[in-house]
Amino acid sequence: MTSTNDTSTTASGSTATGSTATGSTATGSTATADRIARRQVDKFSERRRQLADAALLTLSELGYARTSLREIAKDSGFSHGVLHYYFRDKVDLITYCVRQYKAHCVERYDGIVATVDDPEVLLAGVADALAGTLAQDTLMHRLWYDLRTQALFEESFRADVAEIDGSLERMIWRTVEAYAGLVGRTPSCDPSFAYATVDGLFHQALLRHLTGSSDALDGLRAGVRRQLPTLVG
Amino acid sequence: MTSTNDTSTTASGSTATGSTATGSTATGSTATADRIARRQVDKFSERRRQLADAALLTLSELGYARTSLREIAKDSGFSHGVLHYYFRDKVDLITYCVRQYKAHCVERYDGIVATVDDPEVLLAGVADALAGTLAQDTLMHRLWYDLRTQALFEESFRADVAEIDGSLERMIWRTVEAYAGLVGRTPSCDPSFAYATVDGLFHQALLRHLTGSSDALDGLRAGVRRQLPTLVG
DNA sequence: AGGATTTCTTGACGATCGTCCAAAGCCCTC
DNA sequence: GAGGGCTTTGGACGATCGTCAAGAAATCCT
Repeated sequence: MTSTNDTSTTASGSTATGSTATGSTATGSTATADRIARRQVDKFSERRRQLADAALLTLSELGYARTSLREIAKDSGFSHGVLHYYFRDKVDLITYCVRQYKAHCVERYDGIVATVDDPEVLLAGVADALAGTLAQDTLMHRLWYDLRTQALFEESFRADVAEIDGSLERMIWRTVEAYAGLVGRTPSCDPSFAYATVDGLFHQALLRHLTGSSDALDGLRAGVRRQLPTLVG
Repeated sequence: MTSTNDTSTTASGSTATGSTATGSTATGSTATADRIARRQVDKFSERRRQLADAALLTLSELGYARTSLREIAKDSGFSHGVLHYYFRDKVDLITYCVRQYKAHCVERYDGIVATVDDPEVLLAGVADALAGTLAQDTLMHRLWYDLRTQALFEESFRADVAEIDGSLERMIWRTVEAYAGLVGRTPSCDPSFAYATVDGLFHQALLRHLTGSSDALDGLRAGVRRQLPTLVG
């Protein structure tokens, strides 16, 4: 039926949002056709993003195992049939959701490593930032661990999940490098070791925070402030 | 119909297996009735355990989200209807499975902390033991992380999952205490901190091991040997 | 304005799910 | 070996799942 449907799954890195592309091309006819095509593509991908947002909301509340396409559609305000107009199937939708979650993630995490000159201030800032996002985006973090676990069973998700995991590891590593620089030393461990231990602390804190433990946030802060200095030397 | 079905969910700690109870009671008639009742209960709980074993096998292969009662029954060699004779519903079955998994876990982990007098030997032994169970019981560990995540969405599992988590934390803590004793110091952190960081290392190693990374086991060994000494002082 | 195209709704399909139940099979006791 | 309770079977039920297609509704272009 349509030609726009072909852009559903293949393109992985093409967000195609920031470039509103007001630059006019050569001839008038091709420019018009281009504009039409771009407008359609923009509307198409915009609706995809909107639906993926609703799906992320539903997923974060119910979890992967209990989320159905009809429930996602209900939360989005559209009918359930529209999902197959914008996504090939359920795997395509959730894969797109994972990618969108990644964008939301790195955007939020990039502002964490503050530009400070005191190592203690950096430690406190990182600990507070991690505790802050844990308290504020609790359900999204729960969804992340859920999807990461599902990727161990569903091979379709592994690539995207691994990419997100890598970006998180790099984020932690930037923190370690910044701290090492402030104390005049160099990191003494792998990026993977730093990420594994800090992620373990974060994972446990999320678990406790979700089960109502009031000291989960303080425990995370204390844990991060204790663990980070052991990673340099 | 039957009275034995009432023992399905309520009793949490009653394994009722070790006590074959050859001790004769008072009168002959009550002894006979007792023996009959015990035999039935034993057969009943034995079949429950057998079915739970099959369920654990299926769960570890497919994951919680994709495991159906019919698939479990197929792997067990019985028909799908028998599951509702031994378990009230799906939640009851999986809860029982989690408890059985816990027994399997602590039994295996209890032999890890070897009785050695050299701290370096202890470190190497613990690292090897963790890497060994990760390589040998890979799918079971994957299932554990899956169920622990599901417990964040399904409240029915939380109690049992928290109990297993606590026993794992205590196991790690015993290791930390043993190491601290061998080096003539005392632990300098919470049990929860020790568990969170080591579990983070184990979780990451499992992830890499499952995705085919050949250095996952060595990375876990190196990580454990690096992290444990930082926990005492 | 009106035809073409995109977007969305609605209902249906087959498959599979958890659950239940009547009947058959089994094994033990007398 | 006949009777009776415990086990097991296999089919059926309603619900829900992902998917699809036909048509209504909305939007766009000339």
